[in-house]
Order: sequence, then structure tokens, then C-alpha cells
Amino acid sequence: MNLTKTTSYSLNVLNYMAQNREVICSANYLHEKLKIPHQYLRQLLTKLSKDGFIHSTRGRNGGFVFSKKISEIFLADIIESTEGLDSFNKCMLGFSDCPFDSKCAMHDFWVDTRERIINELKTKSLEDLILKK
Amino acid sequence: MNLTKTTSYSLNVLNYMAQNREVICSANYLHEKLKIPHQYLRQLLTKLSKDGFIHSTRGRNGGFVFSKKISEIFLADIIESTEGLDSFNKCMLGFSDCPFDSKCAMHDFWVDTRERIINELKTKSLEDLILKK
DNA sequence: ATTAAATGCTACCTAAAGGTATCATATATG
DNA sequence: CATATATGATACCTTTAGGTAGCATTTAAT
Ligand code: SF4
Ligand code: SF4
Repeated sequence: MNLTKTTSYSLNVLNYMAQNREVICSANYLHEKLKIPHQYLRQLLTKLSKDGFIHSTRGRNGGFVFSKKISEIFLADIIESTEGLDSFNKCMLGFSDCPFDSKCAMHDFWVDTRERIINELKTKSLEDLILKK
Repeated sequence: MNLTKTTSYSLNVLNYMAQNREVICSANYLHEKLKIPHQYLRQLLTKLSKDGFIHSTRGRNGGFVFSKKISEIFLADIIESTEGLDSFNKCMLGFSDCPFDSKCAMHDFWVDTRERIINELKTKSLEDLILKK
């Protein structure tokens, strides 16, 4: 019942950037602020660039800034980019072939819960996270 | 947002055994029925024995049977045994140190959802799964 | 121009989850 | 007793997520 470490890193980075939009964030800067392993963070930032969340500028004073409004970046998008949302769409109990003829006692509960979670992740943007600050 | 493959295997095995309590299940038998890798399954069964869910008998015609009532084995117990429930008790967004002074927009939602899930897992037993069959 | 500081790329390393192989031991049955 | 079929234990292999290293390229400051 958890997101991968990589997803967590991504959320952490993008959330930090959303809260500090006045600075152009270099990998090195983010590394110092967030204590994410430097080289791994760099890979991750490149990936987030490729996936269109942020834009990079190279050379001295370079770094990363958002390439679209943070109100348009939803948590589900970030998760989708790093680990996919597929795991949210499977049987809660991990069965690939459901062993029950009709349903087990968990089924309705899980379908409902899952829907609530996915809906939440699809509607909460990086901006929403901050607003309540 | 998923249980480990090993947890899924465990649930699969114990659920099958709960639905077929008339047979003494050997590792080999379960392997054929559930297509779980044979040796890995054996390790897993031994673990489930040590953790008190099932009891093993060795030798010809040996195998595994429940060592307590299936109405007393809750899904949370099984998950706890294979991967622990700790991941259910963390920030949904994977932050170890919450970066928000008060809360972010997800916090209350997640605390509530998490509680519902854990409660469900702690109250649904192997017997409950079957009853609705 | 030179240098410092940044990203792009890519090959490699490590740790943990998942999976295999094998020997020792137990037991029912012919 | 001999054999077939179980589990116990344990060492090892494989795959994948996570992490490191280093060279090439870009750009600003001097
Ligand atoms: S009925 Fe139960 S086991 Fe089957 S798919 Fe739904 S939650 Fe999974
Ligand atoms: S407020 Fe948000 S980021 Fe902080 S612990 Fe709660 S869910 Fe996580």
C-alpha cells in the first residue's frame, strides 16, 4: 500500500518547486534542500522534463522550472509518469484471476475505495497541496 | 498502491485452503492448483506455519491444515506476516518529513481512507471472504 | 578564451524481492 | 526394510528498483 520511493521523490521535488517558484532549481540545489541522492535526482529531473512537467535550461545558472501551470499538474499525472496507475486498478487482494464465482466480501468495498482514491489523485493538483498551507 | 507478490501468494494460498478445508494441502498440490512457483511456495508455507496460521505434518500424505479457525484469521494478520502494515501508516504522498506547516489538501482525506482500509482488513476474516460466495 | 556550473546521456554498481536447487529428515505404505 | 512423498533448512541465482560515476555538451561570468 505504498508508492515507490521514486514516485515519492518526484512528488517531493515537484512539491518543493511549486512552493518555491521564484527560484530556478538546479539538481544540485534540490539535492541540498531535499537530500535526495544527487545522480538519481538528476535522472529523475530529466525524466520529469521529458514527461513535460518541467523545462530544463543547460549551462551555468541553468536548472528546472515548470513548463505548465501547477494548477494543471495533478498528483495522478506524476504517479502515472513514475510508476503508472495500473496497480490501483487491480484486485485489492492481489488475485489476477478472481477465485470467487461472484464476489468476495471485500469487492464492493475495494471498488468504492479505489475510486475515491483515484478521483482524489486526479483532482488534486500541486497548487491544491499548497493552498491549505 | 499494492501488496507485494508474496503477500498476494499468501492470501491466495490461505483463501484456497479455506475454501477446501476437507483436503490436507501439500505444497505440491497447491502448486498445481495455484501455479505458484513450487520452491517459493514451500518457503512461504513454512513461514505461514511458523507464524501460526497453519500446521504442517511431514512425511508421506503430509501437508498443511489450518491451526486455528478461519474466522479468526484476519486479512490484516496475513499482510502483517508477509510485509507488515507499516506502509499503511505513512503519509500517502511518501513524505517522511511532512513539508507542510499545517496540512496539505490530501491529509484529512488520506487519514480517513487509510483508517477505513485498515479497519476493513482487520475485521474481514478468511471465513468472511467465502461466506458471500 | 577559459573556467565554473549546469544538464544529457549512458554504463555500471548495489540491495532487496522473488525464485531455484539440494540435502537432510520424517512418515505412510507395500 | 525399501521406497515414495512429504516438510525443514539453507545456500545460491535472477530480476528489478534504487543509486553511482564519468564523459559530452551547453552557457554565463571573468
Ligand atoms: S471479489 Fe474479492 S478476490 Fe475477487 S476480484 Fe473482487 S476483491 Fe478480488
Ligand atoms: S499534510 Fe500532506 S504531505 Fe503532510 S503528512 Fe499529511 S498527506 Fe503527507
